Amino acid sequence: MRTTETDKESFLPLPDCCLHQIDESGQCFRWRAIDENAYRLFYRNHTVEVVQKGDGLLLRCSEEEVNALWSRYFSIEDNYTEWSKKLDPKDLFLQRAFQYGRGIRILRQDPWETLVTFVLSQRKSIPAIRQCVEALCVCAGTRQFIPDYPDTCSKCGTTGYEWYSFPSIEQTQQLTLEDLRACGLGYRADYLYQLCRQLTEKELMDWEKLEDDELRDKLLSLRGVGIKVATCVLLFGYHRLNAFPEDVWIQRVLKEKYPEGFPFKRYEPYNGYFQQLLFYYRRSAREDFQ
DNA sequence: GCCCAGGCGTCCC
DNA sequence: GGGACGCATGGG
Repeated sequence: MRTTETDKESFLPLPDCCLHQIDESGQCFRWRAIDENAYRLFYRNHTVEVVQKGDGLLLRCSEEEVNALWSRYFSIEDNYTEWSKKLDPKDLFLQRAFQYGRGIRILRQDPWETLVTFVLSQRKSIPAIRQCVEALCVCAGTRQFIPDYPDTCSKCGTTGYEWYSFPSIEQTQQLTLEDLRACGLGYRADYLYQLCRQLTEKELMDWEKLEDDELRDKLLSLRGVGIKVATCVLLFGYHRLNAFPEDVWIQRVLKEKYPEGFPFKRYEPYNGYFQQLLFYYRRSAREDFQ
């Protein structure tokens, strides 16, 4: 019998990590749910199926790939249990937000993909973001194919899994304004058209070395990037865990629950994680929250 | 038809 | 520096 991708399995111990909550937390827009406990993830030209299993994750790939790639993606060294000890026992709202979303982790996503997806995110709902990001991948990304995939395509009858990587800067530059508009980007098509001409992969990598403030200013100089998008890229693309994006949901939370101001000082240098808890709780619970 | 979505660029003061 | 306004598109 031939060895296929799905024959290999590697366990990644990661307590308090919930794939479903991360998928719903609005930091990544390309995960594909297989069922409630299993997702297909994508990073550059790699993909893997991940299953929620006991006190960790079961990844359908080799140990080597987990160590070289996915353990960094999940940033396994981050100790959320330790950080949660900072929680103010008198802050009942944040306590509830933590209980509600304690499976959330901040991923280390690709900076370019994070930058683009958050430029496209403005004035869009999360499902709409997913839709246009997927269209962009199919339009300009590299076609990938996993042979011997267990599912059979209902349309063509072939076995295998087809997907498209997120387009690189160079691939994005190949697109015309009309191509971009056809992906459903709306007025953001012009932002991306200009944005992909302002940058190189090397610059994005070099920016890893910058301090938070310097990096934020670099991002703010880009087309279509304001303070909210820049802060999301800091947090989700460069893993700057103190970055605290303020979108409409967080503005509601701050107004409703922290009229005297959020205690940023207390939660340094992990304000971004606590922001994510507030966002997920407020958005998921909608009007039902207490 | 309406309102809203992980906002930003531009104009104006 | 801050406030008002327009912006494309999809979903509820």
